[in-house]
Amino acid sequence: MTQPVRVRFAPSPTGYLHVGGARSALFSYLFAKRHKGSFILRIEDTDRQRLVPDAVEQITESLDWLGMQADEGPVFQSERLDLYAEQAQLLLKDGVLYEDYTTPEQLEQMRTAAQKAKQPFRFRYEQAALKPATPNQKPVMRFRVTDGEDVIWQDAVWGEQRWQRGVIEDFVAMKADGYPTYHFANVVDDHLMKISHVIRAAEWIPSTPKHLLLYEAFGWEPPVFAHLPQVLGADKAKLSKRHGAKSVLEYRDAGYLPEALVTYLASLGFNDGTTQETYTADELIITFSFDRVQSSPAVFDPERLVWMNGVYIRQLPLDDLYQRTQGFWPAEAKNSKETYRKQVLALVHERLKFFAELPLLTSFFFTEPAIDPNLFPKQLDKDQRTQILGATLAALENSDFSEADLEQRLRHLVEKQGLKTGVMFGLIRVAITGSTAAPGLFETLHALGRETSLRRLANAVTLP
RNA sequence: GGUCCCAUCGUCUAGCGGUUAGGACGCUGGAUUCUCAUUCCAGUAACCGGGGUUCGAUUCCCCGUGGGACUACCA
Repeated sequence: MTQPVRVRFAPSPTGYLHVGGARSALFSYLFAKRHKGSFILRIEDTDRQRLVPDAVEQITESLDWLGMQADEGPVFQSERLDLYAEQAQLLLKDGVLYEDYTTPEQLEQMRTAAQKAKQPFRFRYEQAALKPATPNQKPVMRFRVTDGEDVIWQDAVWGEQRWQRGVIEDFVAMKADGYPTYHFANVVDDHLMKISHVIRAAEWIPSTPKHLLLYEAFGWEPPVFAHLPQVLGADKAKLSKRHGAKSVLEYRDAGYLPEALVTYLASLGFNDGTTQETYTADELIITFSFDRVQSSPAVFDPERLVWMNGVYIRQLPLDDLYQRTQGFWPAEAKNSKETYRKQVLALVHERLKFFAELPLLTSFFFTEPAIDPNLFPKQLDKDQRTQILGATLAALENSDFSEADLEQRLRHLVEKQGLKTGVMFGLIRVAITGSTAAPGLFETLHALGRETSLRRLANAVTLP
């Protein structure tokens, strides 16, 4: 009888959720769903100094947006303090934990001394201060590491890991303020919450032996550990907030699709062995396995994400796309009809990489564009422009402004004028859009409509 | 300094002893075309180095080199 799969994502609420953290959450989520297990959110808020007020909301908002709702939680460690204290007392009684009154200043001195002597610093029971230095001093509780066999575990991603006990220091389990350290709270909670697989970033590998020692001392069966490869920045250093790693919410606000971010994140350190590039969430769940998770780190490449987002946008039916673009339209679009906005959206659909580009791509559909005469085709001088624009005006006077009719009239005019299509259409394009890059000319004129189109053409005649 | 990890195109990756080392992003060129974009085609570019093991190493082992993580009363 195998235990049900229960995994947790356990961020500390010290700020927003960045893409590296989201990748960890994603792999936990995929594994849980793959095995019909539970995905649990636990907030590791045992560091009161680094707490950030809105962090928990930001994290849950990010997870929700990505489609990774927790089955349980959030569970707050700060609300389980008595639990840790209780377990600590047990180990204290057994002599596994001991009280140490060494002050931070003394600790600092010991470290610098060791560094000077080029010796590794590992705190040992022998160095502990067993009595308070001042009457009111509160001790920390340290784990007493004793001699014994190597600490070994089978990592689901990295294979067998082996550590000598001698290199593990007497780490702090309970801080002087009565809060547990990460290591202690983590182990106690993972056990109490019946976590089956601990899935976390590779930076935790060096502290796993400490956790294993704790499981051993408690007489608890440790969970399976699966460490995930690092996500690196362009400079190859670990992605971090300090490094300017973007938050998940920033991508949302820039108009990225969650399914694109998810698929991209999944590709960082995981692949299913095929050449498939895009996946639905269900496909990722079905295909996910630690057997195909890398141990080598991956650099986060924003350009590939942009490409992938474009792919997902193009796959979206127009109505769906329209719903998703709410909030991204230029301010001037407010007064326009929904059918018109959809018509415009259809014209820029395949040009859109992320929604924040929408105003840039579409503002001329809603407001008069500023026209820079330098953008007009250089082949034409002022007189020629005036003449051609005038002829265009006359040619479109009686058009019904259907795309077909516009095309017929304009192509006919090109021929009559003896011009190159690109030159004449380029002239008209700048006149009505203010840009040299825009959707197709007939579609644009059709969408803009007779009145606006003719007005803009007429205005362009007066330009220097 | 100590402990540990990692190593295929610039980037994400396939490869699990014998391949013209494959795909994707990016970049370049071309086709389509009224511009841009899309789409399609082509090109560019990689096994970190040195020893082994083997008939044969990108692949297995060792040593270098490079990069990284950890080394807190932070997580």
